[in-house]
Amino acid sequence: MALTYAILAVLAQRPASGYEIFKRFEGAGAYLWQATHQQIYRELNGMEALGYVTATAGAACGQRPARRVYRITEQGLQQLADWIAEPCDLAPTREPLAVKLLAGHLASPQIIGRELERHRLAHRRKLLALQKLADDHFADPEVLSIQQRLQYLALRRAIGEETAWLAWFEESAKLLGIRFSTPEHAPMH
Amino acid sequence: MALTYAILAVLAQRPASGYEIFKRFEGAGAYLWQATHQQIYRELNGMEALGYVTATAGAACGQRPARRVYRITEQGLQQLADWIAEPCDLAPTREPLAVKLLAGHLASPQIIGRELERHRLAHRRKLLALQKLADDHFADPEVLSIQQRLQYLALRRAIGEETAWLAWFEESAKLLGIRFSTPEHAPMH
DNA sequence: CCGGCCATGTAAAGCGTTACATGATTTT
DNA sequence: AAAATCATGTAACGCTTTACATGGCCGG
Repeated sequence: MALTYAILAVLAQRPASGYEIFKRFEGAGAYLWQATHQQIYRELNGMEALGYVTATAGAACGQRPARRVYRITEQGLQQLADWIAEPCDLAPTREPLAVKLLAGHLASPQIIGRELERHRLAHRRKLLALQKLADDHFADPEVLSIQQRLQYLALRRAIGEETAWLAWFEESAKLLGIRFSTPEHAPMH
Repeated sequence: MALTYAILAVLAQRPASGYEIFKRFEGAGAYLWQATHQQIYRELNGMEALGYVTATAGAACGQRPARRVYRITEQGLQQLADWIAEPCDLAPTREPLAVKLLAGHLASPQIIGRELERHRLAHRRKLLALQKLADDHFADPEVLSIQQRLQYLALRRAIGEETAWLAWFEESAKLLGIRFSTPEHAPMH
């Protein structure tokens, strides 16, 4: 059910098309929730039927598939507020990389080392993208409105997550006697 | 597919019954992968059909449902080694709590504060359980075998994750002007 | 004019959750 | 004697992923 609310939370900020929502749930902007466009379009159709959102008919402005802009309704806002108030479980843990380590002796140290390095690079790229988002939108955390502070903290959560990953890669390298080939401040690509 | 390999990784350490595997995928021990017993039994049946594991027929020792102990096969080990060698994607991000913050202005500060506190307690409990595991099994990281080091790092990953959560809760409290009611070193229950 | 991005969808298969079900053993 | 834990499953539903499909627009 939570995809529903992730979409509603985005729409509560401003109206958006399915595609725009998808962009927020993919790549660097996807620090809260990841979803494919198929999921999102399906979910939007379902929520429209339930009356949580309304869509502007795309104003048949050409042969192009009508761009539908979704807007959250009073009912959708209420539904979202109810969900926020209701206690939720912790997100379930599922870490393929840690599973690989658990049985890592079945592969060569080189293979493990390469996989660690790949993930380290991916996490570093993600962290840099997130820090850029923070710099662009929340330069001075002390002067933010309450609403902005909450959004900033959501972003800070993702930054903390990625920072923890990078610290763990350092620890792993030390304990396994690996030296990652990419230096600390190498070019990003 | 990854549940398959999480189970194989456990069976690569030692043979186990479905229930024992379930115990490792639930509660405090579930720091790598979470799954319900239903998933695990289904997966084990599937893997037996594929020849990745064999099961000892439970030796009809009473009326009790035969306890089936699974053992990984050569083929299963090969399959697992292949999966480890093949690069995998980062785990997808899905954080209900951060989504709640994003639209947090729709609820009262009290409700947000309570939910933050609930999660903070849950994460602290989890961290304490993980640290106990680390103390019990990996007291001195420097003298471990390679295989043990890899397993220790899997655990360290989970510890880093929980530590990052707790740091984030502190930051959140400061920025929102909340004081969590539970003191830093309160009893665990 | 080709490749990538915008923009939306359908279909099927696989994975995860919830509910239901059974019955023995161990602990309180 | 009741409750919790051990131990294994079936069934249904819902969410996620992958593959397939279409066509316009824009930059090199």
